[in-house]
Amino acid sequence: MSHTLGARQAQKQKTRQALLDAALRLLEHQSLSSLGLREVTREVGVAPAAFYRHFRDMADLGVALVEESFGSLHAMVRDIRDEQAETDEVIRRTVEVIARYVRQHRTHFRFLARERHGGVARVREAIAVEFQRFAEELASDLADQPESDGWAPEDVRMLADLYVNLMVMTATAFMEAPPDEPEVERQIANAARRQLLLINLGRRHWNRG
Amino acid sequence: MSHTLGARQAQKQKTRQALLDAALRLLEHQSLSSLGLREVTREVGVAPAAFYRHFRDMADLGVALVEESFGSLHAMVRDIRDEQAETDEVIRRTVEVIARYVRQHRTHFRFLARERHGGVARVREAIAVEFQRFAEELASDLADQPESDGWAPEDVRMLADLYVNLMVMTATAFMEAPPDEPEVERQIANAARRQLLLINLGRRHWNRG
DNA sequence: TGTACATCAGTGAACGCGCGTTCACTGATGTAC
DNA sequence: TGTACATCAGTGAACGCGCGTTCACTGATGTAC
Repeated sequence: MSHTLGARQAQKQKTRQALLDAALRLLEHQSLSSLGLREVTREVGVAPAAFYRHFRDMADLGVALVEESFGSLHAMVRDIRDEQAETDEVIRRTVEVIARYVRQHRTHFRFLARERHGGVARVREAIAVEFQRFAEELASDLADQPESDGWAPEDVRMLADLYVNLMVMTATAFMEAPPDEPEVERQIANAARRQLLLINLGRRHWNRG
Repeated sequence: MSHTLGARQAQKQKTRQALLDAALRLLEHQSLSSLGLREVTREVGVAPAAFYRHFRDMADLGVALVEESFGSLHAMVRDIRDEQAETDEVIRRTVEVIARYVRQHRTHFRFLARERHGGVARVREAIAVEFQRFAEELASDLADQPESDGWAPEDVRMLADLYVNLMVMTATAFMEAPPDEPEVERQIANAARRQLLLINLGRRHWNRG
C-alpha cells in the first residue's frame, strides 16, 4: 500500500531531483547566494512557480543539497573503514578512496567546499553540524584502536579533527586539480600520503617522552 | 613633488578606501558574488556611477580586498617569525598570535575563508596565488632550520603545507567562535597547540627508521 | 467496473522592484604662462 | 600673484532587464462508494 509510490508522488520526486541536479550543475561556476530560483527552473524546464511546490526558497534547496552531498561522503568513509591492513596500506587506500570520491562526486564536494564558509547561514550551519558528526564518528573509531591506549578523550578528538582537516584539504586539492591530469593527481596523492605518515609518526610518539 | 598627494588624489584614495571598507562590512553576512555595486555605493553615500572611477566591477574590488587582507596576514607571520624561543614557547606564541590576528582582523579573515572557494574565479585565483607564496616562504624558513637536515625539498614543502593548513584551520575555528567567549577561545587554542605538538613529534621522528 | 468528487503538481500571466550600466553634466583642483 | 584653460572625481537621471512572489487556473491522478 505505502511502499509503492503513486504516479503523482513519483513524478513529484522526479521534478524535485531534477531541481537539485540542475542547481548542483549551475553551482559549479557560482555560489548559492547568487543562484536564482528562475535560473534553476529554467534549467529544468518548469515554470518558476513550480519551485515552491518543493522548496520554500534557495536556502532550503541548499540544505537539501548538503544532505545529499554528505550521503556520498559517508559512503566514502565506509569504504575507508572497511579496508583493514598494514598502516602503510591503510594510508595508500585512504588517499586512493578520497581521490576516487572527488572524481566521482566532484560537484557535491565543490558545493561543500564552497558553501562551508559561504554566504547562506542556514547552509553553513547544516554543513558544520555534519562535519562535527563526522569528526565525532572518527574519534569514536580511533578511541577503539590499541594505538589510543592511555589517550585523553580530548586528545583523541584533537587527532580526529586533524585527520578530518587533512581529508578536506586533500579532497580540495584533488578537486582543484584540472581533470584528466594523472601526473598532478599523483603528486597530490604523494603529498597526502606523506602528511598522513608524519601525523601517524607523531601519534605513535605521543605521551612517550 | 610626487610624494605629497594633491588634494584631488587624496580625496580619491579616501573614497576608494571607503568603498573597500563598506564592501568588507557588507561581506560579513553575504558573499562577494551576491554583493551589489549599488549596495556598496549606498553604504558609502556616493552615486552608483562613482564606483567606476575606482573599480571595473565587483570582482576587481574583490581582488583589491585580497591584497589588503593578505597585507595584515603577512604582518601576523612576521610577528610569529620574530619570536625565537623553545619549541613549546614557539607553539604557545604562534597560537596566541593567530588568535590575536583573527580578533583584530576578523572581517579580513572571514573574507579570505569565504572567497577562497567562492563563486568569483578571479578572486579565488588571487587568493590561491597568495596562499602558495605563503607556503613557499614558510618552506624556505623551515629548510634553514637544523631540524630539516637531510630532508628532501618536497618533504619540507609537504610540512609547510601542513602547517599552513593547520593555521588556516585554527584561524577559522577562532573566527567562527562567538566573540567575547574566552572559554571557547581557550579550548580552540588548547587543541591547536596539541596539534602543533603532535606534528612536531612526527617531524622529529621523520627519516629515523 | 463505473461514476462523481477531491487533491494537488505544474502553468502562465502579472506585479513591483532593484539591479548594472550609459551619459552629459558640474565644479573643485591642477597647470601653464 | 593672477588669469585662462584642462582635468577628472563625483552627480543624477534614464534605460532596459531579470528577479522573486502572487494568483486563479488546468488537468491528470487518487479516492469513496
